[in-house]
Amino acid sequence: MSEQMMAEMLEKLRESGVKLTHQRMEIFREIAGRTDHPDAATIYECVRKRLPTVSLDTVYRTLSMLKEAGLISTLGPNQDRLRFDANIAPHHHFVCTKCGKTEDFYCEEFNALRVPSDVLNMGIVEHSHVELRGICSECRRSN
Amino acid sequence: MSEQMMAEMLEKLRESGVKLTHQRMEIFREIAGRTDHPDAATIYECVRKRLPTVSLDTVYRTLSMLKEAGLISTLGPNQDRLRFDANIAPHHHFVCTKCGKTEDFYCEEFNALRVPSDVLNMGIVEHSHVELRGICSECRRSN
DNA sequence: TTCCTAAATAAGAATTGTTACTATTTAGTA
DNA sequence: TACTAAATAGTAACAATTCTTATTTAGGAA
Ligand SMILES: [Mn+2]
Ligand SMILES: [Mn+2]
Ligand SMILES: [Zn+2]
Ligand SMILES: [Zn+2]
Repeated sequence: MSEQMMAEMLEKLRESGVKLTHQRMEIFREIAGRTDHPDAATIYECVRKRLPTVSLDTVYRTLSMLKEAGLISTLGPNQDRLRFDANIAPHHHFVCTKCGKTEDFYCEEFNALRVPSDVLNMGIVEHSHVELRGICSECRRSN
Repeated sequence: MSEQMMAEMLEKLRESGVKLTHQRMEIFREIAGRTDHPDAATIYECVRKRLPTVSLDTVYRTLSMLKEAGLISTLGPNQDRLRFDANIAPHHHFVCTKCGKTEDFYCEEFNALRVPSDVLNMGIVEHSHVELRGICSECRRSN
């Protein structure tokens, strides 16, 4: 984790007018220092080593606040509940970030994207899936 | 939902040696007949209209079994718990379908993919995110 | 067809991930 | 140093999913 990330965090949090508690510093320091996309429980266990009385609730609240402030993001479309797809043909998704609507689309080009060389070292790529995120027509109208 | 999908389902389930219960038929019929990526509770409510005593547990078990058999899939990486990402630079992910490991990679080309015309009618695309799925080096070694 | 048995089910309890409540503490300010 | 709104710790509540167990049923055998 770079000093620059920490500085940017302090800056953004000051902007949004929230208090700079040491719980928040340590939680951000933890997640900013790793590249493995951890879950809340993992962050909690690690931060607890330095801040033994921190509560799991604070970890959740802080992560949610950091996301709101645009300092971190979450994997997947939304977090809500597991959603199923009976379309087993190769296809891709347009996802509305407002309402969560997920529509299928087909694109030969996206089915076989050129795999960047960095990724070749990570493992064997079997499928590529593109998620185009934006605002659906319906949400845009009702705005 | 086409008769062909139903036939393929019956075929695959026979292959995997499970019983062809009418709960399973109705649950598959329901999900195969829609394109909106529903969650388990939605499937449950709809199937219940035709099969009033079906249990939510059966819906979960059946969806999980159908996924195992390769007849359906789920959205997102593995929605067991929410995972966080402190990397706010535009980037993409290599995801191991075996262990769930998710690694960042960068690719200018993927940041601005040509949006297919079908998608233009769905809404305004703001970001594109590519998920390359496969087996990570570590999982491949330990196999 | 009838019978048998392992597999599947319904109902409800348990578990797990996440959020809410509330008394106490603290950051930021004066 | 003292004040106050915001944040926290601890715990309870909640919601999604999975487990337990008694009962039912699909598929095969007689
Ligand atoms: Mn789909
Ligand atoms: Mn990432
Ligand atoms: Zn929308
Ligand atoms: Zn792996």
